[in-house]
Amino acid sequence: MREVAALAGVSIKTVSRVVNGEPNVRPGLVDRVMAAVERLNYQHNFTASSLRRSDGRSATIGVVLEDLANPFSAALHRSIEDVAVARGVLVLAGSSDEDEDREHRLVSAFASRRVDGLIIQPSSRDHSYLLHERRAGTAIVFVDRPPAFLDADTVLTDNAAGVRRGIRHLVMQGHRRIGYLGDLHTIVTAAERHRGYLEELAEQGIEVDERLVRLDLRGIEKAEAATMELLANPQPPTAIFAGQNLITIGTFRVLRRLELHRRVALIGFDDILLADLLEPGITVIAQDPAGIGRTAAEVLFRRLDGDRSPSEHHVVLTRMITRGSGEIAP
Amino acid sequence: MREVAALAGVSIKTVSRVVNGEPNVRPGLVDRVMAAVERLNYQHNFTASSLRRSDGRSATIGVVLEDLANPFSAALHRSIEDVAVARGVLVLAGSSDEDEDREHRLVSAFASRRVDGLIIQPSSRDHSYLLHERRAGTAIVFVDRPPAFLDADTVLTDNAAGVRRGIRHLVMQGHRRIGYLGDLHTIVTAAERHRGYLEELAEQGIEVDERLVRLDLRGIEKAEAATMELLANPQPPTAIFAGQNLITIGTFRVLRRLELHRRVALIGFDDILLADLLEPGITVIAQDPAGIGRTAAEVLFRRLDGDRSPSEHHVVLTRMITRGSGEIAP
DNA sequence: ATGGACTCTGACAACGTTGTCAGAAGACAA
DNA sequence: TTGTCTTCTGACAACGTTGTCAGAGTCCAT
Repeated sequence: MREVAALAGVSIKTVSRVVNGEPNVRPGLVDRVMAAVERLNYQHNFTASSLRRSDGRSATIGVVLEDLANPFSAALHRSIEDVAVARGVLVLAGSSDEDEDREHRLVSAFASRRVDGLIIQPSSRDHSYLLHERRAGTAIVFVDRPPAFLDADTVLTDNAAGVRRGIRHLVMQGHRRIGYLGDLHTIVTAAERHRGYLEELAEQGIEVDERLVRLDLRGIEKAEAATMELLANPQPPTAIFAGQNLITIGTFRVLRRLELHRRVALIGFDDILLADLLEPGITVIAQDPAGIGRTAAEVLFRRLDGDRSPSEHHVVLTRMITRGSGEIAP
Repeated sequence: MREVAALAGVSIKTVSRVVNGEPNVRPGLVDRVMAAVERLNYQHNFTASSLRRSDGRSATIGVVLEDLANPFSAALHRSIEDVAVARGVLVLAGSSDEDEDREHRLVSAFASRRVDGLIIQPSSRDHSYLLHERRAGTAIVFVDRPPAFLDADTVLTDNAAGVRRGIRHLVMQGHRRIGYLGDLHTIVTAAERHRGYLEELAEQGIEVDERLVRLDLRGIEKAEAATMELLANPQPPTAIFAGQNLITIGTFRVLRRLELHRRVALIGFDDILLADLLEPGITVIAQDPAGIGRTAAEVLFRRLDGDRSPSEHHVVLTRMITRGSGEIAP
């Protein structure tokens, strides 16, 4: 900037004015400065600028997701990015891998780079550590799962309602023996989905058969094994609700291997790419990750724009997509 | 930091020393400073620090990918992240959407935040604009596609060789009429894949029938239409090579709709989640996005560590995964 | 010519940190 | 005691930028 000023024959303050498009600079000077900027390939240093500026904004936000490589996180990330770039804001992102420590380390690294806001898909069990960041002026929005011991904006999927919709669908086809396969019960969303299963069965007057329920399944293989167990039952289920992506895949694999994929109904939570090309197509309760991301980013930026109203709690609806597997009669 | 110094009864320089773990501070003082840091919830300001430090490193890199939401980009991103966090470096990422302008804007936004390095999956046709960044000391690595008018490190897939492997596989089953569906020819990788198709046919002594080739297909629908055209031919192909992800999906959809999915062979470039659950499973030439990302990040950090040797050009191999659709005889 | 209003410009300090360097304090030998 | 060496500490300037404010210049009406 000093060099640009020297070349243009003005003070660095005037260069600053031109670079920031401030008014009250004689047109002739603007041109001279621009030319000097061009000649010297001057690149404005945004970090030094934000250090000095009164608002102190870094025009950067931090995003902590479970795993940037999984489709749900990736879609969330992308929709956040879209809202952010439209405002000239960049996105720092990291994967927590469902690990409290990694989440803490990421947040801390973001904080020391003075991000303006954080969007977090939480893994940890206590978010009071974020109080300091918030007191420092960082806006915080939680997605997919609620925070614990901290009042903050949230954007969640209505997990229980989604599952209930699916179970009701199965009951309407005449199913009474409906199995349930769930993810780690420590994950709030998994617990919520299981709750939806129990509530809807109760509502429909169907007693829960614990032999048809398996929880804490992590990954495709665990899901396959659990499916085998369910089917080995003397009175096997006529329908299965898979409480998560990979579980749906594991279940479908086993059903196909046993040639039961046209006899046992299956509904999965969360959509799967290509689910429509399978035979039968897999009926799912689809979440809307892009909608969650967009909403979260919009709330975040509203906070950054000065909105101080009480915490907002948004619920993004699920959608049932019928493709065949959920429409198999008992 | 000033407050911490006051509370601990030392100068801010000593606080700086403690925070940075520099030697030659009396243990008693270290404890006092630490206690003050704790009490005041002091958060080290990394940007101010990097502004002043002699190396000027921001411990941040920028990544430009085609679309963070697509599985290939997402896997790349994640593996870059893994290498980066291991070194305490954060990742800024953005989607170019195959648009030159967006690529430029992202790079410029990264540059003004003084990232240490850039990993770019290029969309534009001329990368000489990056010379300035490089002269400023930014390390640059290109992934998936080579840069134009700029000498830089690259990590690419051997697209032509991958396609040739697939075509050879089809020929070995006895196919002679092999169709080809390709993506936008302006994308270097798409052109390379098409070249592989032509070269292998030539090598096998098979003449190219232009009626069996469709290029510039973008998206599932275009691919479906093109597949229909190929099959409507008086002498339709007995096998089809799909030059990209979405094209494979579109082709498979049409084959199934026409009940030809067990009669016409299909090989796709790039793996597809769940391809093994389809009937038949889809044979693919799989890329290794995680390998590309890891390699690119490693090269980048080697440059940041001072490696000034000539540009490296890495080729990450493809792998053929046979699942049934590519093993259908004519 | 004078005064007032307005426009434009630059000197200076400051943002939060670290590099440099001088010098205080302590340890030890003569 | 003195001198020398080592260890530790802080004052100060600087990184690249912008906020503040004083003042120079211009225009117009009196």
